Amino acid sequence: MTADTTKKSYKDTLNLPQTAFPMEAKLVQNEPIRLAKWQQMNLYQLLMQARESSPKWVLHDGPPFANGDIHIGHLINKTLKDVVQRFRSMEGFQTPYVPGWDCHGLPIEHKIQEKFGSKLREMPTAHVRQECYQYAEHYAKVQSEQFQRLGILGDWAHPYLTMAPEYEASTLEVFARFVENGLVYKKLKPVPWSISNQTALADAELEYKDVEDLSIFVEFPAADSAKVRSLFGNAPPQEVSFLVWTTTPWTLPGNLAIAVHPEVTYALVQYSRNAQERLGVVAEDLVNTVFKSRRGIDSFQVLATTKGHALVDANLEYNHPFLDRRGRILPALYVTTTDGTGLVHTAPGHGEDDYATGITNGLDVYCPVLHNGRFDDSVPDYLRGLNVFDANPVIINKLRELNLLFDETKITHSYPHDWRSKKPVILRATEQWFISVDKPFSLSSPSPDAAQPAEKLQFDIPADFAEARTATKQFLGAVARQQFTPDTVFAFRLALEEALIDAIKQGTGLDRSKTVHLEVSVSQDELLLVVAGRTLKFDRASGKAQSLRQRALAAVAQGIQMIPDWGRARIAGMLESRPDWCISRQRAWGLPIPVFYNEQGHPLLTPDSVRAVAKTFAHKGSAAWFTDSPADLLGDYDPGPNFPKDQLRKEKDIFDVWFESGSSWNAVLRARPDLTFPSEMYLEGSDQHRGWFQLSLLTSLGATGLPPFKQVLTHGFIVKTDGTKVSKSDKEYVTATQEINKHGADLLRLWCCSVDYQNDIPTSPKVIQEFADKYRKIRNTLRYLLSNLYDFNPASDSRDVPQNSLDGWALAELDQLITDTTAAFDTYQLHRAFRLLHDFCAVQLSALYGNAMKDRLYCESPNSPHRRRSQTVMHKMVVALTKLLAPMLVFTDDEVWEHIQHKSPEDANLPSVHLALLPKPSGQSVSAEQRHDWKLLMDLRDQALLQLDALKKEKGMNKAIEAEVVYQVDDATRARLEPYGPDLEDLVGAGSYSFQKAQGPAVGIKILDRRESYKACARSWKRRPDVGQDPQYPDLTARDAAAVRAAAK
RNA sequence: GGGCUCGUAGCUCAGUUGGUUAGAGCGCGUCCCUGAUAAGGACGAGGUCACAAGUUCGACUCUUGUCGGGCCCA
Repeated sequence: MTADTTKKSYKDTLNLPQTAFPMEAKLVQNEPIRLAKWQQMNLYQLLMQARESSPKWVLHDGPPFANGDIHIGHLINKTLKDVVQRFRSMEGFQTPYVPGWDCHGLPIEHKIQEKFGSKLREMPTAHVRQECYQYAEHYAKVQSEQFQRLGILGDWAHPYLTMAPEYEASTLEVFARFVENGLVYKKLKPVPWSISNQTALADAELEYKDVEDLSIFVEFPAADSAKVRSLFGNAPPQEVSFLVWTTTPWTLPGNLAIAVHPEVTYALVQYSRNAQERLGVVAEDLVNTVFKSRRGIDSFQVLATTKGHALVDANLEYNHPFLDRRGRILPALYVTTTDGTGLVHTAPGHGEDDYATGITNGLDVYCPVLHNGRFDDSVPDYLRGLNVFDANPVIINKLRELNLLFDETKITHSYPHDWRSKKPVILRATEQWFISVDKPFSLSSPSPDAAQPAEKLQFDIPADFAEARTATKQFLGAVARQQFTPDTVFAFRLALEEALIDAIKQGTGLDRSKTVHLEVSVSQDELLLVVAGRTLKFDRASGKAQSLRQRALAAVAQGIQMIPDWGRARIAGMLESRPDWCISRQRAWGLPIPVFYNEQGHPLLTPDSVRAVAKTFAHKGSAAWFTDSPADLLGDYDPGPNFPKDQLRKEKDIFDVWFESGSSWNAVLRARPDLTFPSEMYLEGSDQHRGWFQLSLLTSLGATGLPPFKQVLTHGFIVKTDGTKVSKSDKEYVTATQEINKHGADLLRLWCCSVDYQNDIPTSPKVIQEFADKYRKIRNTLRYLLSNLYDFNPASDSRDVPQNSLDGWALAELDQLITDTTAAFDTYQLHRAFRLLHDFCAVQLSALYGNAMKDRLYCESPNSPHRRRSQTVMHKMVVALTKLLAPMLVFTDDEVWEHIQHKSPEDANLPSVHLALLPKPSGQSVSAEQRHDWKLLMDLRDQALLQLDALKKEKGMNKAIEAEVVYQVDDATRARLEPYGPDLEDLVGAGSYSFQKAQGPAVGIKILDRRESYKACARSWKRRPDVGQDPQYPDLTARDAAAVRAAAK
């Protein structure tokens, strides 16, 4: 038993790791406690105050829909935002963050419809809206709590809600600017229409069902058959028809054109129908489909062919089959030859494509169908007043009568139905409000400001690059208000930005001493930019009238950084092809379009009328629209004699919700003094290229001439592990709130940071579950560092760390980590930052450095130079790692922070790691020679470990500590390795090491089994020749004996 | 059907201007340690770089096409 007690007594003399930092995180249990603590200390406010005098870096939150619990998509989005902002904050920026919610819109209205069912019809609009309001308010609260649970830092006490009165007023201000710039107009457009409910429907309210419908082929007689024949070449002198196919005969009265594809080949077919010889035009590819085995067709034969554009170029016309009207042959790219005849019946009042073709070619948006689904008086009396579906047989009979019905069959196809009434819907042109994207406009200059701009600024680039950016920005801000239109300033700004970048490219070329001189100045009528002796002038005319589309494309092409960069092409493509923006919706839950009509039906819509309503909404909310009179809504505003206030009627339409959320830059960025306009960044899923990004850009450019953001970052979508999209019914569906409650927020945050968010993000509960290992590795590594610092105070115990030591290597690795991780964060490559940090913990720190340092940390005297040196390194490591990980692991790192004793003066008084600044690399340069030595050290380790492994298998020598590692090196190498001393044995965990002269230039390793030759030290377990030499402690090495003796004193 | 985009080991990611046997971490397997211990260490097995043509002396890397996935439209 004496052996045991001896052993035990030696164990007591070791400096074994100690820490109160628990190995088990218990995130689910502990995170809420920490959250409460942050709330109590008001971490967000503390952080804002701490960065009060710092430059701002504002990420503007895109508002999620206030509907239901958060899902993984929200989790990714908000986490990315939070990590990015925390990084910028730790860089030294002030990062105010105001979260928001999109509150208006159809999904919420539907929820309320579901709740009240048929009762809803009797409820006044104001009441329905009240219900919607409460619903949105409720879920904004629910989501707020869920986001906060994730550790998202922000001004949760003052979020923005698109349904808040001040927000609504602000949206109307943006609208007023559009009215002012002459971009708002009203016109007819076909929308899905429910006859049973007599209302327009949104796409989301359509239910597609397979139904059997009529399918008819109609002969449209050419107006000038001879002309058509001559286009095709030689043909018998017969009348020619254009063959057209439709499944909705009732839309034929609205027919104004026939569309053909310019590139499709059309055939002139001679055929005999019911024994009558005829000529018809169809797409060549469809000749057989149309004629072969067709009822009543006795024979058919292609006479000639020609391209669609020939038909178009000839300006052909036809006679409407049963109306006294001529229609035109027009080109359209959506025409296909997969079904029908390749000639498409076009009724601009009854179809999206038809409408587009009509608009492009100057046709009327003619719609003879009333809101009750019956024909109006513009049609022949046999159709007048008839329900469109009842009109089908009438029209078919008429065609048969006129001998223009080529064929009539049935077809089963998918057709949209009203999801409430389950009745088929029709497309019907109705009056809608639009914003023109192609009308050129000039921005009116905002009111002058008293601030006098500096007259001239000069810079040498690249030295003054940062200064130049800031100073010119302020300068331009002052100038813009002073005397130039935003357009001119914008044009100038683009040129300046280009010049700055050119300049820095030149300056940082091979010749770093080369600088480019840049001058910015203002005269009475001109802005001047002088770059390298070249002068660019911008006068008032420089900001020429441009359309929204042009402005947006210019901004996307030049001013805005897109991450990833392909977003530029994507959003540009969308901008190029987008039609005018239809901003009206026929719903209840939204912001009313503030238009009034007089008794003649003329609309009252002026910038000031809109602003008058905005004023009312600002304190009463848009609910006032449904309760107050036009006179009350307009307040002091005098609409003039044509619009007597007591005779005005209110518009029933509301805004497209995108107009509201797209105006958040005004309602939030410009309205709140703690934020900036434009913002630094918008960060959302890539679906928002079409949505929020684009529409925010349009509203902002239309109202101010400036884009609302400098950078746009997009992320991909959650998919299943097989790469396909997820739906809630999937087995693999990951419920965000459930996962948080199972694993804790930090784990999910870490997972978010580990994936390349630019692509699709495969997700399953298993993927997240498996991620716990990575979290534990990081946590344990930090814990190991903490546990070895229990008796260390850098102020008094720090030691110099020579480069030619393993400690020196570790510090250099840490420097590299700080540099690389910072760069990764800076370029928003979070997954790269994560991997750098994780791999550093796993490899450099855990497997290599931490493992190697055990012997000296545990066995040396507490105050021994080697031990203190290692602790010096470890202290730096734990501080740096904690800071670098802080944007991701917000809870864990704050906990670690509390366990770091004796922080540096700049960190000492910070109550949370989240107030800290990023660590900086030591700045110590490392020579190539030094790197070579470290590389050699690691190579030697690899070789030694392989041999140890072999020895283990051959001779059962399981512990490296039983071995001596012999380095067979030449004299020069030996000289370089000498300073590494104990590192050479500790890196492989050997008991001892020695040098042996190599037989040649080669560097070799030999492992000696010392189980027989040396005794093992009872304290350090090392087998060494000096065990037994100390008379007082015969079972110890000299080193251990000395340590025990010192401790005993 | 169109625009943009992705497809490298079981998983998450690297692969620089095309150039020797395609890398890492995790996971997995085998083993070790029991003084980081519901920890730690070592070794090892995993990939025809979606597929097919083409350019080239040479392609994961360039071109074209095919297949499959995603977002947004039609």
